[in-house]
Amino acid sequence: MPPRKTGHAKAQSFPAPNHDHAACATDALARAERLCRARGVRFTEIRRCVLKAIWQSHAPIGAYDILAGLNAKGARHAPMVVYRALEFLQANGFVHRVASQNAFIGCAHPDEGHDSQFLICRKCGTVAEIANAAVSTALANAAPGFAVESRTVEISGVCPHCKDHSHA
Amino acid sequence: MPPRKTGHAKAQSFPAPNHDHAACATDALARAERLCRARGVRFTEIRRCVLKAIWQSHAPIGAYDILAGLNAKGARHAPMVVYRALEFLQANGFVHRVASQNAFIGCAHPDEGHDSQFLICRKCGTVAEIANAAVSTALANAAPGFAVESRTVEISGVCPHCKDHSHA
DNA sequence: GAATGGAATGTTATATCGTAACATTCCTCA
DNA sequence: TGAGGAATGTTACGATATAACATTCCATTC
Ligand SMILES: [Zn+2]
Ligand SMILES: [Zn+2]
Ligand SMILES: [Zn+2]
Ligand SMILES: [Zn+2]
Repeated sequence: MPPRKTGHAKAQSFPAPNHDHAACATDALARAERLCRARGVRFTEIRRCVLKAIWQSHAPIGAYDILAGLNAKGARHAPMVVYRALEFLQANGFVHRVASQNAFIGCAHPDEGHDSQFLICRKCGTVAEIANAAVSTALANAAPGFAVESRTVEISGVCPHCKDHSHA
Repeated sequence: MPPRKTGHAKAQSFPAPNHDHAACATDALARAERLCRARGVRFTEIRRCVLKAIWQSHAPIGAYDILAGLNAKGARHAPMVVYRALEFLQANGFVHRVASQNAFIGCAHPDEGHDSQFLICRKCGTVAEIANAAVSTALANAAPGFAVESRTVEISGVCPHCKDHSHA
C-alpha cells in the first residue's frame, strides 16, 4: 500500500498544517455516531456540537471555549451542559482530557484501547496522539507492585513542522 | 521482627505509611536551603513555609490548602503569594506540579536532572517520584522529529501498601 | 551611612476551570 | 399511554490561577 501524505492524518504521524482537516472532523463525527449506535447510547445534538467544536482543530480546546461556540448562535447554555457532554464523550473514548492544559482533544481511534501518549507542540498548539508500544511496555514494567489503572503521558516540545520553519 | 523500614524513603521505592517522614521533610528543607545558597538565590520565609507545607506528606497539596496553612496563624496572605513561591520552587526543582490533580508535590532529589515519572495511589493519595531509565529511553525514541522539552508522566493506581490491606 | 535599583512581597480585582443540587423535558418501552 | 430513566435546563457556588500596580526589603555602590 503506497503511503499517502495528503489524506487525513495517519496514526503516529504529526498532523501537518495543511492536511485535509475537514475530513478529520467529518470522519470523527461519523465514527462517533456509528459507535454510539452500536453501543446503544444516545449521540444527542449537544454531544455532537461539543464533539464538533473539539474537532475544529488538533489543538486542545477549553470547556468554556466550547461553551462559547455552543452559545454563538444565541443559545444560553450553562457550563454544566459542556461538562456533561465531555463526561459522556470521554467515557466513550471520543475525547481525551489534556491534563497539563486543562483542555480537551478529540481521539482519532475511539474504537481501540487507550494506552496512548500525547505530543504537544508549544508553538502551534497541535497535539498528536500516539500509541507507542515501547513506552507502554516500559511503563508497565516501571512500577513493580503498583497496580496501574490509568496513565497520563504528555510530552511538550516543538513539532516537526514548526521546527522546520523556525530558522527564518 | 520484620525488616526495618523506618528510615526515610529510598529512591524508587514507594513511601511506606510508617516511614520516618519528619526526616523526609527536614532533609528536603535543608537541601533546599543549601542549594539556594549555592545558587545565590534567596530562600525566604514564605518560600520555606510553602515548601514545608508541601512536605507535610507525600500526597500532593493544592495551592489553596497551602495558603490555608500560611494563614493559619492569623496572616492574610493572598493566593498570589503561594503561586509566586510555587513558581520559584518549581524553577529550582524543589517542587513538581501534578497536572492530573492541579496540585503540588515535593521533589526528593532536586539536585539531579528531572526526567522522572509519578506513581499516584488512588487510595492513600501518596505519590512516588521515580526515574525509570527504560521509560525515559522509550519516550525519547517515541517521537522522532519532535523536539521534546518537557514530559508529564503520571501513573494512577493502587500502591503496594494499599493493595496489601485491601482484602479486608 | 545614604542613594539606588532590582528582587520580593502586599493588595485588589478578576479570569478561568469545574461541580452541586434540583427542576424540567425528552425518549423508550412495557 | 403512562411510568421511569436519561438528558437537559437553571441557579448557584466552589476551586484554581493570573493581571496589574503599590510597597517593602535588601545588596551594592558611592
Ligand atoms: Zn485534522
Ligand atoms: Zn507545531
Ligand atoms: Zn516521607
Ligand atoms: Zn496507597
